[in-house]
Amino acid sequence: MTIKDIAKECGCAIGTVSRVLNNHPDVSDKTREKVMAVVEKHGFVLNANAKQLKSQERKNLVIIVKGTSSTLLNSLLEMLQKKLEPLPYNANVVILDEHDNEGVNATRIYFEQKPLGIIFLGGSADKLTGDFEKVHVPSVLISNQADSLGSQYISSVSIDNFEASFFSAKYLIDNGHTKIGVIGGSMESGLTTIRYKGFLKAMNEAGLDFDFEKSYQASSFSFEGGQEALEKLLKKNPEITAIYTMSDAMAIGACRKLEDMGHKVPQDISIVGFDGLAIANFYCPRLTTIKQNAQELAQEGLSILLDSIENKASPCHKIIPFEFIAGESVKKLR
Amino acid sequence: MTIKDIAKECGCAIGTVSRVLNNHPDVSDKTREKVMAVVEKHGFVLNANAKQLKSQERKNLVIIVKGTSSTLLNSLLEMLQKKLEPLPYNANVVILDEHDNEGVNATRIYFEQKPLGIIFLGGSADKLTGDFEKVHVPSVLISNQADSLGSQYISSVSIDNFEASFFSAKYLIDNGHTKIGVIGGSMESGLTTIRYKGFLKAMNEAGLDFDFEKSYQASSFSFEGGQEALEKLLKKNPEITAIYTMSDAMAIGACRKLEDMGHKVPQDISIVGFDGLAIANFYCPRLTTIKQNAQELAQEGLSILLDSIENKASPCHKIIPFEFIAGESVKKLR
DNA sequence: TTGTACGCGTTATCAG
DNA sequence: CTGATAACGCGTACAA
Repeated sequence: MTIKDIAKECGCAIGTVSRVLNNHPDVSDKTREKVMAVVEKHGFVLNANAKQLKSQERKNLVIIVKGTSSTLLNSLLEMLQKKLEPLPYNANVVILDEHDNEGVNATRIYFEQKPLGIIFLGGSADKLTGDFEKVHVPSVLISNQADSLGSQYISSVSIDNFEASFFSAKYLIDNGHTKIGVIGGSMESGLTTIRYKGFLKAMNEAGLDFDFEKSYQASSFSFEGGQEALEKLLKKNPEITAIYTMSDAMAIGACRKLEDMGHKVPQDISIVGFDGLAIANFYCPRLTTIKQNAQELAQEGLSILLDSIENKASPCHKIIPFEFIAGESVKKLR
Repeated sequence: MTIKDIAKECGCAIGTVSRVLNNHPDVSDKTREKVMAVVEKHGFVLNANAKQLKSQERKNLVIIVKGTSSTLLNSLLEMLQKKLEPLPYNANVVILDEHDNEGVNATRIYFEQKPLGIIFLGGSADKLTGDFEKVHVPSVLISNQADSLGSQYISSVSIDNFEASFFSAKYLIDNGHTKIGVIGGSMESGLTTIRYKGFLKAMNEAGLDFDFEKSYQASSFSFEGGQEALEKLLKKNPEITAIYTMSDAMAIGACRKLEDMGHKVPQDISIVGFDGLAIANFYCPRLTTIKQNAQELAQEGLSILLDSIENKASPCHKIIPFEFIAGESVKKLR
């Protein structure tokens, strides 16, 4: 069933049918009705391939989600799709797991699909080098910073991870904690590095030492990671009274393990998370954490990308405010 | 940059370039190398539209995800994409929120994209009527049953919700509970109905009464839903010693609210969840729940769909085993 | 082994 | 207002 068949059945030319289907004004009402009747009867729709081939107007984006374990990314994804719905763009979603390299995958996907732009949800800037430099379309990294890349194509929107981290660490210190452990990512990750620096600044300002070897434990950003990291951390340094973690998932994994080891949170050990996931507010104890505003991240990320695509705007690195949530997982000492 | 430009640059015909790019054997190694060199140099890829228009071979599927709040769906999505990767199919992912009607949306999407098949993640059979009956391509509902529809096109793969529900309820009863409350979905949902029936069977077999008005509370399948439902339920019926919930998210919402009201889980009130999310095993207390095997659901769902598409197999309604997880959220009475 | 030319389903231009 | 026809980029039969 093609436009040709419709035309034949209507007794008119294909050009006319095309005009009707594309809402061109220069068609008589009579003809328009006749054509529409036949079209509806068959439930006919234009072939998208031929249409795009002709009009040469690719309007597709790609959304690359890195690890769906975090519900922050899910909310982001849902919001993006909602915002995209009324726009003349199609977005293709690709889910990567935590171990996949988003740069490599994005490059492959780019050459397969040739999208007008790429949205990264939860990826990190340091993976967007190498191969990905061959990709010359605008992209935006949502929830992580990418300014350090200095790329001509990559924008980003995120909270100020340094400040948020500083704030969180300072909160622990202000509550009387001095022996603080950290559960974070690997130092190869830019995100981890920047959060770690924010943490360190708070420690330094308070005149506190931090022994990296003894008090830092790297792990994956997951429940399991937090769980394993906690055990190692406590073995290395049994004196800590508080733990700064770089994600709510890690914080929860750590809490669970503490509970299993017979320690109470926050009575015995305090914990702060990061992300502000919904579960943070429903966990027992409620997590003290940094909340990232998904709504705003999605909105800004999309605007930036469309601006780059439509107006060839230069890359932009936007910082949106974070919110500190004082839960129940930190105890005031003394 | 088209195949024509490449041909010109190579000094050969477009047919030759096409053959090289499609791995046809009848090209001399010398020519092949020459062409590949130019192709690589420009990072050239064939225009997907033209290719598909020509070969007329649509190989695209649509995955419709209903509400990403549940991490079960996220794991499913991730696995599906992994399994699809090596196959000659493209899948388009659409995320719906909990209030969208999956049948209506699927119908719209079908006419826009004309996929070869549709995968529903977490939708429910009762929404797949009406408009959706016009959609005459195979589809598969993953994680909910659709046998009752008797559709010629819709398959499903899920656990036996009736049996799982029965098992879970019986576990509460075997632990001495007789005054049991239920937090579930609305009775308009087929899934809720079937789980409720399983629950009732266990009650009846044990000779226990269930007063629907007093002991059932409907809510959304979310943390917030569980929280609100718990409050209402306890107000209606303060005597209950255990609560059967239809999702882990509801269970967690209820736990949190109980804690806030000064009740301990499971010391004061026991709770069972449903789904077996990762968080269930990291919550405090660990949730007693029914685990659905995401890996198997994804695998089976995809096989069934591809079988329907490629071999025109009849719809099939597969039941996979569930796993009961005895957590820490149920107390043995007496 | 390689080149040529037609057609896939559309849209847009140009006559009528 | 409507009809005919040339592209769009590619695959492939057919010819060379």
